[in-house]
Amino acid sequence: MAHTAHVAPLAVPQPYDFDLSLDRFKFWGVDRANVWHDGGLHRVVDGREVRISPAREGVDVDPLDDRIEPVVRKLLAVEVELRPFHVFAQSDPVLAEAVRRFPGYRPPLAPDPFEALVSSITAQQVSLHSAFAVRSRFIERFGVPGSTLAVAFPAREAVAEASEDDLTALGFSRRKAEYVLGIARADLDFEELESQPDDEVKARLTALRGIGEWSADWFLGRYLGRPEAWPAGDLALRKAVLALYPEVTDVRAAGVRFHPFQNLSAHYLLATLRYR
DNA sequence: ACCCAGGCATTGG
DNA sequence: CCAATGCATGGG
Repeated sequence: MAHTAHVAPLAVPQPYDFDLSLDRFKFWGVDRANVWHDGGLHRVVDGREVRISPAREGVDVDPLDDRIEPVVRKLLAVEVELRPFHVFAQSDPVLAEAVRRFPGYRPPLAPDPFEALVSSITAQQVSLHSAFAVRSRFIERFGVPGSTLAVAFPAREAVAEASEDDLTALGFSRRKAEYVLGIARADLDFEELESQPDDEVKARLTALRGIGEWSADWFLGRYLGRPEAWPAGDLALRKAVLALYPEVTDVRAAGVRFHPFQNLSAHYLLATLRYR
């Protein structure tokens, strides 16, 4: 029974708004590694293309086995506890309104650390529309296609063999091509970051060329799911905080008011701005 | 044609 | 420590 692979339900704590939670994969364009199609999300997991679609008490996953399940649980952030955050949010009028509007919003996580870092690099300085376009070309060039729509995000090893020219041909700047190759070839075990405190993870990541504080903060928030990640340098988050809290002048310092839920607060504030 | 967009490293004060 | 600069693409 352990490895049967066909469509099966996966429970997600309710309420869960599937469309809203995964809006990140369709809002700014097509992400070839996380393809939104016909009301569901397609992604290659463990070499197989998986379709995740909304169901009664969570999602249906097709196929589902115990290699796929932990990845999908991570992707959907099933383990993240929203209830304590929603209680906390009642003490802040802006957050209270956000959780009222978006009660089933469970921001997804990146299942793969290399994907998280490369995605950040593609998004540095440029619009997310532009970032999605470049990233999708990168995925198509170096990834492994699934059975129909999705392509497995490129493995570090495959990218390590590439040249700078291979990457600039996809729209990476010369500098970003350098960054991506450097990270693909870096002597850094992402697995062991799991056990390090936030500050140590940031120190190790920012030691890599191309990973600054912004990228490291999003790695903490969107890959490791650290509750206190606060990407204060993020342009959209800065706009959201300054618009929603008129008395705030220092966005970084304002993070303390959201302690210990900075990460979820950031996502809910961004959603508020996105659907303003 | 021009400007901006969910940064970063480098250079020069 | 802080200011100025170049970067490649996509959308307005």
